[in-house]
Amino acid sequence: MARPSSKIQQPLTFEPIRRRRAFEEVCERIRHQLSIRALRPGDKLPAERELAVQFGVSRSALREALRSLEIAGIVELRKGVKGGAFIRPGDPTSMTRVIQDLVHLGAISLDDLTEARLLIQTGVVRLACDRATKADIETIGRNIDATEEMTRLGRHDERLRYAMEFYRLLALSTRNEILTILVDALTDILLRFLRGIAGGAPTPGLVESRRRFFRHLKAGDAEKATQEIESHLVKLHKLLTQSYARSQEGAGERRRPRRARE
Amino acid sequence: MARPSSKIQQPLTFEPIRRRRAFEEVCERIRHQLSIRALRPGDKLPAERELAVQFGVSRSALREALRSLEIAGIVELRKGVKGGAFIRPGDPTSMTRVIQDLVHLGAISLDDLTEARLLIQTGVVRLACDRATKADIETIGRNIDATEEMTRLGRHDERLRYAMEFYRLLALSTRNEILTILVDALTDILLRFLRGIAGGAPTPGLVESRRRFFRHLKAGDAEKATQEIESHLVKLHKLLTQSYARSQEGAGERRRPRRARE
DNA sequence: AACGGGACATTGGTCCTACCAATGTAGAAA
DNA sequence: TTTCTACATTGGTAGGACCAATGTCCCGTT
Repeated sequence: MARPSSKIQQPLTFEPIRRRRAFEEVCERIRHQLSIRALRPGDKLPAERELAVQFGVSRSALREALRSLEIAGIVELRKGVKGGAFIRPGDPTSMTRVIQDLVHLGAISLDDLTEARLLIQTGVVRLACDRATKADIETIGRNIDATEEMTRLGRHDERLRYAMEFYRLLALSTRNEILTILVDALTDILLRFLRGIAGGAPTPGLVESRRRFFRHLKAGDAEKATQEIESHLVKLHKLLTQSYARSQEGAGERRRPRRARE
Repeated sequence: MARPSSKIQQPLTFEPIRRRRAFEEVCERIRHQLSIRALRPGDKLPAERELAVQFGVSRSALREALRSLEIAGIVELRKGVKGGAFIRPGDPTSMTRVIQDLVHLGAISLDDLTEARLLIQTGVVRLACDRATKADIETIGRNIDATEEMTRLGRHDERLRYAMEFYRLLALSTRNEILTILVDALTDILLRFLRGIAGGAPTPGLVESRRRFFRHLKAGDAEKATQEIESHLVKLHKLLTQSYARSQEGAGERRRPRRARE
């Protein structure tokens, strides 16, 4: 986003002449077709060799363009006759990848991540209390049962999976795709942290908290439900940052001493 | 994320043998180096021709890998001697691109987007009220002044820029990078919508709302500040969906009749 | 000595050709 | 009719060649 920042009167400036690379041009054209709905999910683009001719670029350049679009989650490439580049119906995993990369690049701290997750998740609970259908609530109930079962059996990894699925189910019952995708991404990254750091930490009191939450959800009491989730997440956050700090001991920098942007 | 859904006992399943393509392998190796902090922002990778030799792949395959990483915002490619692939310090624009793509693919509706933005933005305000420094507040004050000035002068595009910058400043004062990036992305996309649809719609009462908000922010009254922002955003949302519906009249599908995932 | 300009090496960007690997299909064989 | 094989199509990889941008070094001029 362009930033006017402090100056009110912007002097006349010239954008740098940036020669667009061939593959960028190709990407842009295809994205444009998407934005005007001339291309839609499920559509198939011509074969590489022909597309290259149409765009007037080499096959290598065209392939780099397709590769970019594939990474962006826009197209899917299939081999063989009847293969080709197909427009995908929106790929939530690209969101996960982006956030994951930001974490690895050190642009986002674990603290920031859990704080953002707390913020979004409490909002989601509030919405879910309004919108969850009977079926949604039943599914969540079964999920809690399964979590309890796995806890009892000591199957830590499956228990973790169900515990994470819980947040996804909540997000789904908001009927908001972007919230679902965000919650999925943040939860997924947290899951990796948990697997990497805590091993199979039991998170004491999880099932009890879920049961309390479930009662509030059924009663449609958004306030209490949110409270319950919030206190659980805060507790989890503390456990997580403790063991993370222990595992990183002096390996990285301290909290938020990061560069200004650009 | 793997989904256990209803079955408790997962039968033994075999993951499909998926031959990893050469460029995927390369990407993964480099990402791995990032995750263990062996590569850090600012570092420079060897030249393409040499990297290709090191990885034992052709230059084409290696270029596709670098292209992927470039699109993901991980590396930046520079030409000439002293050029090469440099690790970037986290690129917030890739988040914007992902969400933008999801919108274009029809995976996210405008409604979902503004609802998510409302949710996140109100949370941000709450945090900002706690954490904004004197300097933050002054900057926001100047931003509101500038917005008023541009409104008075009738410079609609600059007015819009300042009005959007406002949300960014709020996010910045939370000192949370991921929230800042999210707010930026959502705001940016909304800005495009506004430019495309409403042209230079004046959004009546904006400056007055901002002034009221500013008083609450200075007083540290998170509740009233959130209320003020929320009511403004709801109003904006209504304006937006109205003109969007008018502009799309029968062009697309109705609200949320979308496919199940995968 | 200071400055300016041009040759040069390095590196990404593009093009081309060839071949491999996967995949679905049509036609031959049982 | 069914089954299997050969084949055509399409993405994936390899390797070589040349272009374009970019910084550096050296030479000549001032």
